[in-house]
Amino acid sequence: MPEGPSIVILRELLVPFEHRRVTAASGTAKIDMGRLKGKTIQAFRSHGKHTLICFNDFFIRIHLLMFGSYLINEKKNVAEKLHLQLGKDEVNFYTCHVKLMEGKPEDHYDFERDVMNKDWSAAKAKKSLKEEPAELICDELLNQEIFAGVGNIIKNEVLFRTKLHPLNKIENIPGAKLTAIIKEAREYSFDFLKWKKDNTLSKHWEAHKQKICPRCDIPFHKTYPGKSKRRTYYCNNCQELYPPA
DNA sequence: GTGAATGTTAACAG
DNA sequence: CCTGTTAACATTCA
Repeated sequence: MPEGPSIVILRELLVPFEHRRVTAASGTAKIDMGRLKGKTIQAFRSHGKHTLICFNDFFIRIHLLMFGSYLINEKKNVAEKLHLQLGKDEVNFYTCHVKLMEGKPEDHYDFERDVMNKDWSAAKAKKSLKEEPAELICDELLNQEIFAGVGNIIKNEVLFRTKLHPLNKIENIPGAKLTAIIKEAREYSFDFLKWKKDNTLSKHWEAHKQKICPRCDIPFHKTYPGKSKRRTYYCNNCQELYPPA
């Protein structure tokens, strides 16, 4: 379900309910539901894979993890993790992490780290990558402190688009390539958003879950590399592995 | 029926 | 204190 672009879609669905009063709050999430009742939602925001329901001096952080889901003005047949009644409307979240955070989102998040945010800073990402020279690019793309919102699908597609082998160490990647992959992390994320809305996302996958390289017509490799050990599809022929400098 | 997957965190071992 | 491993969470699809 959720990489950054999917969370943007959720936020867009929630925004019409901004400035509504919470008439009732319940659910199995271990938060103080009493804090919510009677309060007015100031904004729905997102940061990477987090959805933020903002009140005056605190906000609710929701992470959909791998299997999270939500329904607006509908219910499932299982208990909600978080149910918000907003007068005649309701918002329900299932199978997710819910946390109540004190203060403002700005106290906890740097929005220049969110690849979907208008304030995303490619320069900041590059600086952070340079500080981790020995890490593998397949791990760093999933590092939420650098690329908040990038998930495993985006990782695989970005590596393929930029013709970079997943096992490249940051320090061995030429500067221009590093710039390119940072740029592509954002650009593919917006393509993901567009295709997800069209319901054509999987049709556009060039690497993720693919068996044959669309450029070389030879079999992809499928491995679980690096610290993250997430499923990785790549072409040994056209995705370059740079030798130590 | 089995296993794996768009993810993270807490608990524990060393 | 830091690092690494494992379990837990819990749904859907092939």
